Amino acid sequence: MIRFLNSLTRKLEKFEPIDPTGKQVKMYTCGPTVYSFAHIGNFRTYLFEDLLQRHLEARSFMVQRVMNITDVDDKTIRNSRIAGVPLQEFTKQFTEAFFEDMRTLRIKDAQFYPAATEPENIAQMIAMIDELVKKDIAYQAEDGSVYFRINRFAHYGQLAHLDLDELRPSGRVQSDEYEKENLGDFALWKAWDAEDGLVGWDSPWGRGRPGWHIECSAMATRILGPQIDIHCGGVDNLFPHHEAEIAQSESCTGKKFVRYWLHSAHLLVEGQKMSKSLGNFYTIRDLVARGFTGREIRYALLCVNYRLQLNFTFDGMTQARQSLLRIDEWLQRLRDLAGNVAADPAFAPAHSDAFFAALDDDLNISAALAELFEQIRATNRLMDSNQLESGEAAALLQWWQRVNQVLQIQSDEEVVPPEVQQLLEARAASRASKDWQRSDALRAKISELGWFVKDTRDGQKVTKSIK
RNA sequence: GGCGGGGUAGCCAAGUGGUAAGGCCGAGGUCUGCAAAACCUCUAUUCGCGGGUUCGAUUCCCGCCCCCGCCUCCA
Repeated sequence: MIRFLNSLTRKLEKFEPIDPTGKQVKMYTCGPTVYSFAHIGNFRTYLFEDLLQRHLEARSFMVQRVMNITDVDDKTIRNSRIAGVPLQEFTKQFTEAFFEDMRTLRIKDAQFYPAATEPENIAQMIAMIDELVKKDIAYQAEDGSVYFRINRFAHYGQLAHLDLDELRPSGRVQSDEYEKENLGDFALWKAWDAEDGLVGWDSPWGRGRPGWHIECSAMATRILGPQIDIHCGGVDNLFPHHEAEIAQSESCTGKKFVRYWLHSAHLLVEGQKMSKSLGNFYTIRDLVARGFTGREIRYALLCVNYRLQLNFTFDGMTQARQSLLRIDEWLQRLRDLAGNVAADPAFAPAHSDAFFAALDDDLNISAALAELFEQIRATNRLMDSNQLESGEAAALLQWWQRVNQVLQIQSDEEVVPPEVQQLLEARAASRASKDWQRSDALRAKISELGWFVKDTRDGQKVTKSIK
């Protein structure tokens, strides 16, 4: 039984999709606003969503996932103006960078990546706003923008558990938005102004652009229909973004929009909030430039439960690297032992389902990884005393395939270059004649080429050096 | 002021009314000509503080302290 902590009810709930066959899962994940490179905090959320999708698939669900690309909003417009580049051209580069980073982190592609500015999406947004205006839930204010009347949606505030009457205006509320009937009313359609330049679409309310919240409601309902199973995002989206999505979508369709809301916590960097001014703001590229691989970043960002604040540190990156090496070594031992022998079907590895069972419990990744490492230690012990059969090793490798399908942390295949191979052969020969000096010299040469040799019972083993 | 998350070994971090998973670091050992980023073993009489309930609490209740987040467009 899979259970998730639903932000809406704040309870741990059994997961059951809407689909009558119980197999199809409709999942909507809030994607990036492509105004610059996404940072590790963004990717922490995308990694959590990836783990979620992969685990559901490991449990035989068919996941249909949508991730939107917000390619028009205040920030994209502002930054494209600063760059002196047309909006589309400006957002294109960051959209591409985003997909590159997603691949670096081995995040599985969604089936749909709708962008807000695509004509069919703009059309859907206009249609929804029109519907809301006709129902008198939305209104056009004096500034020309169209706003959602939050008073017309009885459940507004239910997701964030906010009592709107007790809202204390924070510094971020612009009190000069007198055009709105109610301070909490949010924009569905923003009337064009000079700052928008060439950006704008014609609508029944004049030229303008969509508000951020309506983008997600429109794209989610257009692609997945009026009701979806899981909707995720970072906690910061909980209010007002997701609250607004519920209000808009349910006001239009009359149906419950989302069954399970899952929100990931933010991350800190070295104990502090990540910010450019503190100099602790990192993109995936920054970390790659420092010599970390995608899977190391993936592991470091994934190994803490998504609902807990994660403190990203370089010590943590080292811990991730070391933990992965342990797994690599174990796999290599298993492969050496298994050879080409078929997996023993009668062999059921201990902890074989425990890994997945741990993830069933609201993606308890810590407990799941503990099961993996227990497995590693147990089988290493057996291999130390030659008590693991080849067929059993092969069965463990099969188990690992299932585990790795969820974790995606296996090291990339390393192809030993011919020149390194030659040096290894020469070294093997010098070792056979106990010419240790020559052996050590060759080891140094191989090291210069970026490879690390170690001598085991079964001869030399070579791996790519860590940077 | 309101709502929420968290305080478990040097670091990261699970967990349960019955006596503390796992990872990193560290120590010892094994293997090795040496080396190794390898393997094994060990490493919290104790779970922020003070009360209470209980045969027994880290786990339940009450009070307190500290850290963090959100409260109208930041994953």
